[in-house]
Amino acid sequence: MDQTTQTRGRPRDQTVERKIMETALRLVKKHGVRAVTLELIAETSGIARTTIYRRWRNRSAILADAFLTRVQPEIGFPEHASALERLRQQMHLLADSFRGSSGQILRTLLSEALTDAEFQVAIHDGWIVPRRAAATVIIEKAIAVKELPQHTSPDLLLDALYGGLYYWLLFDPARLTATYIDSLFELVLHDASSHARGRAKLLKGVATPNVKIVR
Amino acid sequence: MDQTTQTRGRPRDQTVERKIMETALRLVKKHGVRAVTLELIAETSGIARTTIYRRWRNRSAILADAFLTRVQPEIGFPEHASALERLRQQMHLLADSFRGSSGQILRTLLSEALTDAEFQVAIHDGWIVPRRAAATVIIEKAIAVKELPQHTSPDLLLDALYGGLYYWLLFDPARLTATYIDSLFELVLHDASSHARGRAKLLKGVATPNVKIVR
Amino acid sequence: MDQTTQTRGRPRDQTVERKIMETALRLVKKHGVRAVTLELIAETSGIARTTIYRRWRNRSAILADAFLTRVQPEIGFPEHASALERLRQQMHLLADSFRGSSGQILRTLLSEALTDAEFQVAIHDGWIVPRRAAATVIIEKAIAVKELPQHTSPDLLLDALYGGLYYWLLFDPARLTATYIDSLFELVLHDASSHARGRAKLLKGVATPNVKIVR
Amino acid sequence: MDQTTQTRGRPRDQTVERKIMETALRLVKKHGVRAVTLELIAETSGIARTTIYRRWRNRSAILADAFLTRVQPEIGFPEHASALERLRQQMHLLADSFRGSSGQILRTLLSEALTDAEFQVAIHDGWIVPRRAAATVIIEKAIAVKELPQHTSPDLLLDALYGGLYYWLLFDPARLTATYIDSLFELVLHDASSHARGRAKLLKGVATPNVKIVR
DNA sequence: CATTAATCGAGACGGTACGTCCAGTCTTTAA
DNA sequence: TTAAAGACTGGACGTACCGTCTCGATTAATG
Repeated sequence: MDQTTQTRGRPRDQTVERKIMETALRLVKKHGVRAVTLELIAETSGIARTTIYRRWRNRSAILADAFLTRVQPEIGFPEHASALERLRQQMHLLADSFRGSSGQILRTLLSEALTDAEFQVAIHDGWIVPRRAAATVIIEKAIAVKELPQHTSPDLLLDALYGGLYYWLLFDPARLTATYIDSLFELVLHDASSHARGRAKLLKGVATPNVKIVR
Repeated sequence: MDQTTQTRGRPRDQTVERKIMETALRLVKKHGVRAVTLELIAETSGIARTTIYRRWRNRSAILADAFLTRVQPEIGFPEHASALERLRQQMHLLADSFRGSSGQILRTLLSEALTDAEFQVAIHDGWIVPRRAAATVIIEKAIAVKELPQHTSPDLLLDALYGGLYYWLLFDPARLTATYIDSLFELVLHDASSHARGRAKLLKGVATPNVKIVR
Repeated sequence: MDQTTQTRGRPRDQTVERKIMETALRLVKKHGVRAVTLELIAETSGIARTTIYRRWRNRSAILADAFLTRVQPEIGFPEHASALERLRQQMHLLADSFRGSSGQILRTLLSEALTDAEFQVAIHDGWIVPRRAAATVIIEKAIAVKELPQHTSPDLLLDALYGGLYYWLLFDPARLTATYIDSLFELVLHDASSHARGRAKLLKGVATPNVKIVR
Repeated sequence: MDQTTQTRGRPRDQTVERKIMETALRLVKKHGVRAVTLELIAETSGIARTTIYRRWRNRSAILADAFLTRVQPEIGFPEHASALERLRQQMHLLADSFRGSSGQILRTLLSEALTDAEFQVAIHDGWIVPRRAAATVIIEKAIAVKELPQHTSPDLLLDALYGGLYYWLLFDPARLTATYIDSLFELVLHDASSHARGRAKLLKGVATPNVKIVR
């Protein structure tokens, strides 16, 4: 992977990777994933098909790479005092990207992963695992600071929160509006947060306000 | 659909549809959707390609049809006095099928749908819509009988409940164990059901919080 | 063929044959032979494909029938005092028809005949034989009246005269102009006729009349 | 054509053209042109269909190419002191080939050309034009050396001579015997050759009438 | 007048071949 | 070596006709 060991022969063109990634993403945004054939990428980028194949196994690998190296970094966890709030804001970020061209690409990758075990591992390890890990840390933080009850299972909570996002990524990404995210977040965490609040004994009076507000 | 309208011309061979559907499903189970080409279906079933094209617009249409007419009916909503209990039991049924061969088929169909707009519509209209509709009816019943609070949004609740199932269908169906389903169900409905229980004046003894009762 | 023996059952629609023949010829003139599929004939004429197949073996048979029954009669041997003149005028008629849509059809029929022995017999018997017979009669008449020398072989003469017509029917019918026919006729028959004249003791001295007339 | 211009990229497999041409001709001889589909050629030759399509626009182009590059060269004009004699001997060669397998191929190619405009052009340009050109040169030579009269039209003469060959190629190649060729040659060139002979021996003295006209 | 038998219209069906599109691999020259 | 160019194998697609095969509806002559 790291090309520090310079060998004999013509050195690899360092711009190729960037060109391909950018071309791929641009074409996906313009024409949709289906239309982005490897041949089109090659022709548009001016890079020979052979050169591309020397670096990526196949068409899907290019898209995976493009997605994981270019798109994923954009969707981080914003800073915020409240752990739950960080979670909520990140859900918004994710929903936004699912609605856009990143969602389009991820859909392709999922499509590929669903029928290609090797690819599935790549997606799992490169996409799912790291962000579940990050989210888990945050949730555990929330538990630690009593924003969530002690016995909360981070895994289950993540499924309940994020399951809907993937569900609609599959079937109708347009539904992943900001309003939707807030509502879903509230539905799932209402109890947990009120519980936490209850347990924390701070209680806002009879707590009714939280009933609605949550997050 | 209705045989009564016998028009002119040679009547369609009633066995063709059945043969194609069965062949398609069999091949999908054996080789995965990707490998099931229309040509393979034709050859295996003994039906001429042209005949197939007369009935289905393309390969995707066949697979969608096969799944929706043959697989879906197997996963219904069991009868039960409690609406929530019906929901929970159906989640178990769904999880079971997701873990089995139907899940394998659905995975490959989703794979196709993710990159084929037309197919996606078919899956959406034929799979998602009807079962959301059925589930919605049950949830509304639950609301009506006060098993769920008045202001519950069926759509959101479904997403929180079923999102996780689709999530793991994508990434690791084996995790969809009975225990998992119950836990998820409890996490999401804990509040709602306790609310209901509360409204129901605690009824089931002390009900040991959420633990087993839930549904 | 003759339908005098009326049997039981619905009698054949007498208009079908005419409709098909006319439709076929019209379509050939409009779109060229290649484009005239049986399906197009059926659709255009409003006659069911089945009905057509009941009467003709295949697409070629229709065109052959159309040609032999409709086109051929138009190309007869005009009346004229001089036998050779009849021959010449008929060559003009034939050249004209070769340049037009009849030529188009005949080309198709020849195309078919070249690869279908049965069809070749049909064309031979239905087209070649009768017109060689007719021409032979005329030539023999010409010989009898000394317009042609005694030892003239009708067969060879026909080949020399008509060979060029079929040659250009194959490769470029447009070249079959009236001028061309006259030139060819003159080339081939000049000697024969002058011979005849010589034999007839008129000798060429005078001869000038024949120069134009004969050919 | 010229190998010198070696460009980038994998060079074309030089054996492909040969393989295809040979396969095509062999199949034509065996099964007739109609049965020789591109798919059959591909399968038999072991060359991929796509490769074939890279070099020839369609099936017809292959067959035309095969005939013109492989068959035609076999039928040249033999050397001889007399131009007319060369012509006569070549007619014999052509008649012989028409009676044999080349004639069979040409028949089927003509069949194709008759219903395929593109093919017709190929046959015309590749077969008719060059051999008419060659024959014309010979005829002009004959005129120059006074074997033929000054005003002879090569085109007309060719039609009268060769028309019959194509006529019988179409309808009954077996009739193209050596005797037939000689008779036809004599019929058409009787005057001309006697003219030539006259010059050489008796001179035309008597024969004057023909002097002008001849063919 | 009902029966009978062939024709007609309509369309399903099996089948062949077409020409196109991509994928992924292989083989050259040039840098 | 790598890059560029492009030839090659191969699989599948969807289309166009072909000629065959059921059907129901129609239409006389027959009984």
